[in-house]
Amino acid sequence: MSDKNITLTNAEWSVMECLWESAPKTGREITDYLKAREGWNRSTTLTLLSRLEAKGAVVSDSEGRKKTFSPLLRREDAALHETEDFLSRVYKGSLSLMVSSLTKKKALPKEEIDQLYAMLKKLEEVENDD
Amino acid sequence: MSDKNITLTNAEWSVMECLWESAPKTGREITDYLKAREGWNRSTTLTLLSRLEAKGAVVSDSEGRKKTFSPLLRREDAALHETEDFLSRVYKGSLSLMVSSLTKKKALPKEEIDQLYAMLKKLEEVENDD
DNA sequence: CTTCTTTGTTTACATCTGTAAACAAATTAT
DNA sequence: ATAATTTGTTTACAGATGTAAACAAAGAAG
Repeated sequence: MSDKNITLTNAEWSVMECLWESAPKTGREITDYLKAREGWNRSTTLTLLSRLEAKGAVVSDSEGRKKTFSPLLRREDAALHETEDFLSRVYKGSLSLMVSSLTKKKALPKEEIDQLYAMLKKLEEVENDD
Repeated sequence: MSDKNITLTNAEWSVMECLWESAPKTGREITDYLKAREGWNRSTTLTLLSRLEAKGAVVSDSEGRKKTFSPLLRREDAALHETEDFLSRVYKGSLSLMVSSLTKKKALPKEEIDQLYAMLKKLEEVENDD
């Protein structure tokens, strides 16, 4: 069973975002993309790609004349991993503690609250009628 | 205005948790605490305390014969900082996106959902009748 | 075919993190 | 007052991270 317990650094997230947006991409496309978005030197991006490949988050295909890269790690899996790590460290693993802290700090715009409320309401309904 | 834009590393969070739990504490108390919880060597803890003091997250008082330490950075401020960083990186800054992802992954126990729902319901009510 | 350009691979290097060992100063016990 | 212990300060050091320069191979252009 392939271990998706991969942790991404900040810089690596940027590279992955590029690949999650669409893949496969050539090295050229990726370096251009990150040169634009992050101002990175070509080498920087290529180095990150190697590291990501080494840790199994990316695969490359050298068949054709241009090497291409694709994500192996899915965004949702990376996100879930980060989320668990974050929640446990900062909010003792409790999402509701997180939300209550944010509201106390008034760090949640009304739109977010409304949207969240709507979502949960729907969830509750589903849960209750099965 | 004191800039609370302090980012804590994992190890530093452990030290801060100890101080947030109660303070001031002597070096002895802190090193014992972290020796027990994390298995850290005395030096490790003391080094972390220095780094934390250097970055303004902790103050020490050397008046008496025993040096004591207290948190300067408040837990809520550290948490908020981390939260913003995390949400923007992983969920484009959207809490509701975070929650919807978690539910899709079935990574939220029913209790959490219920609790969150109750909390938001109350919030909505308050917002609506003012 | 030489030369210029693009692409790919190695090596480099400073800073940050986790983790202490060493050494020095102050207390305490004998 | 001496030795043993506790406490405080400096120095160390490997691995992770951000950031790239150097060098080599492959293709394109003249």
